Amino acid sequence: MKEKPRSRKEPKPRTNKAPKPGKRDENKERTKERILDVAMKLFQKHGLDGTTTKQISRQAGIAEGTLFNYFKTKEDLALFFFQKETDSLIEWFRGEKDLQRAPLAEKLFAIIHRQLEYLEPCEDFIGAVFFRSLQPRSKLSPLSLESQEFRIKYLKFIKEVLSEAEEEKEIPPLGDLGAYAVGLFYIGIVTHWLHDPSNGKQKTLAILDRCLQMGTRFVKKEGWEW
Amino acid sequence: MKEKPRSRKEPKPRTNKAPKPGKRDENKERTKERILDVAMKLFQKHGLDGTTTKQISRQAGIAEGTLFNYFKTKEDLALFFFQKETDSLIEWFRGEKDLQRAPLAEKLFAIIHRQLEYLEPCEDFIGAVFFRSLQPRSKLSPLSLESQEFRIKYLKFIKEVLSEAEEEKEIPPLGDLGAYAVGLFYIGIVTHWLHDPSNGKQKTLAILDRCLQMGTRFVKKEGWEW
DNA sequence: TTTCATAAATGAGTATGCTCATCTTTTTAA
DNA sequence: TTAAAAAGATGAGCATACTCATTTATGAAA
Repeated sequence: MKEKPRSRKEPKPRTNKAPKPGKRDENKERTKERILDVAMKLFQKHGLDGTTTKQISRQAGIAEGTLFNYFKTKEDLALFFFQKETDSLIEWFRGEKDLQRAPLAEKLFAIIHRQLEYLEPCEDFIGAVFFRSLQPRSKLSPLSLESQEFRIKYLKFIKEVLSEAEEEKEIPPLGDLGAYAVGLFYIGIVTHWLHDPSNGKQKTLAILDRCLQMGTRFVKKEGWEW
Repeated sequence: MKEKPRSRKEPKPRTNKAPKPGKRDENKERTKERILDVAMKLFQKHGLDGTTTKQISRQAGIAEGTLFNYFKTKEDLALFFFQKETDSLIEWFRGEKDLQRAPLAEKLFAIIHRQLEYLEPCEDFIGAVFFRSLQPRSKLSPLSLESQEFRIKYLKFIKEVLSEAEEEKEIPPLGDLGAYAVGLFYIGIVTHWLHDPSNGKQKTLAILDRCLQMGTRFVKKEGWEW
């Protein structure tokens, strides 16, 4: 039908869109979403160790090897939920103009609170991977760079938030240690949250609030130079 | 064809070796020590993931399966170093009569300091397992009971130390949460310690001291009832 | 269209942690 | 001393996370 006797080469016929979305990328996107859906369901039901990559790939309708084209390891797959959350968290925070003007403790409360809400559906399997993602690797542990990047991204974000407070003289300069401390504190809070039987996890929220108030007040008064 | 290989007992004349009740236990003891020696060396050299159970058993001169008669999992094997330390820690503390009379912050400092010293040779592989041992299991994670017991033993010990301080009205009653908080704080300190490049890890020790002072002072003043 | 390069999917293969039925050694009972 | 029982050691075998050489699908060029 459409004979295109272009003996020469120079025309760009496909001029619909600059970077054609393409069936390929579309499929990839769909496949990735399917994997994540299936994985989330299986992890919730059987836990991380109780779910095999074979199960995931079968239910997602792909070959076993394909799974590893999308996620380097099973752990990375589980961590991807948090990867995604970190991205959306940062975006969300940047949009909350009111929050930007609030005191530091309030900012951190909002940030951590939002994260806890996000983690709720993962509550049952999070413990198995989440902590590892925010903890130091030992020199010899060949853990994926992915989780390292995730960790660094989150800590950088926290550091930014703290830096703003530092610039406005709300707190004295803390350096990297500040973000580090918040990260550790976050781990503690999640730990408490996982165990918290109180309605709506109110108790964890109360502790969160109290600790942040106390922490910022203390740092303001005494600084970090010991 | 599967024949009954040999009836019950091949005449295995009692080699007059004194059947001293203990040969078996003696061997077991030696084997266990050998496994631990070899494992420690290999873990230090190649890390936890870089060391296979096959390597360990070969170098320890036992069959691969035998290893699992001694340690339920490779992780348990790595954790055993801390298991041992917890026992000796408790014993040591009970012997330090002077310490018993010191303020709470000093007790905790001594305890944690001693643990850090013990951990030093494990520094390179500790990160890979240690944290998991003190963290909450998710409901579905079928982790060995061993590490649970280890965790509980340590937390019970800490709770005892706190209870003494409570009884003497040094601090208000904290309940289980107190030990829990100390456990988390310990994780934070070990994290910092692993990263600390300062000579002799002085910086970590300084932070440890400062945080304990501040923490106990705060608890004394404000209690834990929010 | 046909051709071809490249991206993606595939599944047999590999390494390894761990299990278990069986064999061996030690202890106990007579 | 001997037989039976109990405890321990063994290694073939299993399950599973992950690899990789090969096949298939896609999109661009001609």
